Amino acid sequence: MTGTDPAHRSERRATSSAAAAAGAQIQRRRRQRGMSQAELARRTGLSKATLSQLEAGAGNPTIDTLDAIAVALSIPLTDLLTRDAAPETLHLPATAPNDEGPTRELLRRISGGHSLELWRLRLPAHTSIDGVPHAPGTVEHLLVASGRLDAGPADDPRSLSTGDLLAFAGDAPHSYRTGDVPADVTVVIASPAIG
Amino acid sequence: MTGTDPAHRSERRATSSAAAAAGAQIQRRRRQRGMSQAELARRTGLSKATLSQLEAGAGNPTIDTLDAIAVALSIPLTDLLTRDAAPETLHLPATAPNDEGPTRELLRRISGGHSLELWRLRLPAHTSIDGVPHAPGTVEHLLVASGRLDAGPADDPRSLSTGDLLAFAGDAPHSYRTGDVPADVTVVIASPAIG
DNA sequence: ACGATTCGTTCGTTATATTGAACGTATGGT
DNA sequence: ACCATACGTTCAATATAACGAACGAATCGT
Repeated sequence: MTGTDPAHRSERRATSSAAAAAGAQIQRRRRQRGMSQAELARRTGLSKATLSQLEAGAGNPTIDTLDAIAVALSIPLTDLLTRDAAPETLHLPATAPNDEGPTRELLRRISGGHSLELWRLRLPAHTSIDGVPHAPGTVEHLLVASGRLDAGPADDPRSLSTGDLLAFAGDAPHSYRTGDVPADVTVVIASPAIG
Repeated sequence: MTGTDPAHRSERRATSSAAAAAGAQIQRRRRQRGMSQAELARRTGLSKATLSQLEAGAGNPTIDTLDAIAVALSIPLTDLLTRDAAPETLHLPATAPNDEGPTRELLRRISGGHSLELWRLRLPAHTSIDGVPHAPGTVEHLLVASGRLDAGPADDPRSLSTGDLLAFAGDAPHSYRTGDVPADVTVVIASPAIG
């Protein structure tokens, strides 16, 4: 092949961070479902060898390969490219409304690539539900439109009232619990992506 | 990949929907930047031939290839794997609260890479403020925690009340306007992550 | 008008992603 | 104990993604 750039060659051969991250995600999602490599190979039509190498981070899968895996795992293709982050719980109490003039408060800013979901959660009084753990690195934001509730990570729930903001890791078990009053909560779920 | 699928084997030029979508995204983002295929080839270190084929939807790029393109275009990798979200104004009226049991409503999902800002906006009665236009591609989401207001693009404002969701393009002039009652609004601003 | 660039495509070649088969290990059944 | 089955890894062979080069069509000076 005439004048191929050798440096470039070797770069392609090296394990890319994107491929390594995808491999880790594949393994994580597969195990989450109690699925073996062999079984995933059967469902995707890929070979066990390919899956083994990809999960080891030693691959460079094509988009079709990733798509086949995503389909077999019943997840969006982009979820295979999500990367772990280290979110911490943040509780931002409501501020007193200013009597005069409008107020604009920046509650939270997240840089980088994210997919976004907006949910509304309506909880009657004396209700308790568990949140489904999301993709690793997902951060969940609760904005209490009205009412009161205890919510957050299972190991660190917080007491929230109208106007409060709570941000916490959405990839761990978490729950929402109301007492004597119902609650109306806006939930913003941000999943990080590789960029 | 589809080694066990003879139907795909025979059609060598078969284009997977994922690859076709990625190709369309590449072309769109490249042109957005006024960049030629040749220039993108130079920046990525890929060949013009590869890019030409990918944009034609006749390819099956590896994750490294996609990553190189994403870096050159300064966008998150996931942006190349998602179809466009409709940047149209969306007004989702509040639903009636369910008397029995909690309700979980998915209001909106945005795929791809975004930076995120969460704001709380408190508007007294008879107040009018203008929103500063954000970066191109920015989508603004209003969730009315309480009260009423007219808000949205300057050329297409909507009347909102408690519980409503309004999504609209944040890169055009827009405004928030209250009448006889004040309003408490959560604003989620999602900007495409550009390096 | 003309050559000189630059563009995007097409063609054969080369590098490599994926494969099937073989391997060692672990677990289960009899 | 034994054999059978299933798991995940390694390796040579194969299929194919990416390549360099050449092409025709625009565009640009001069």
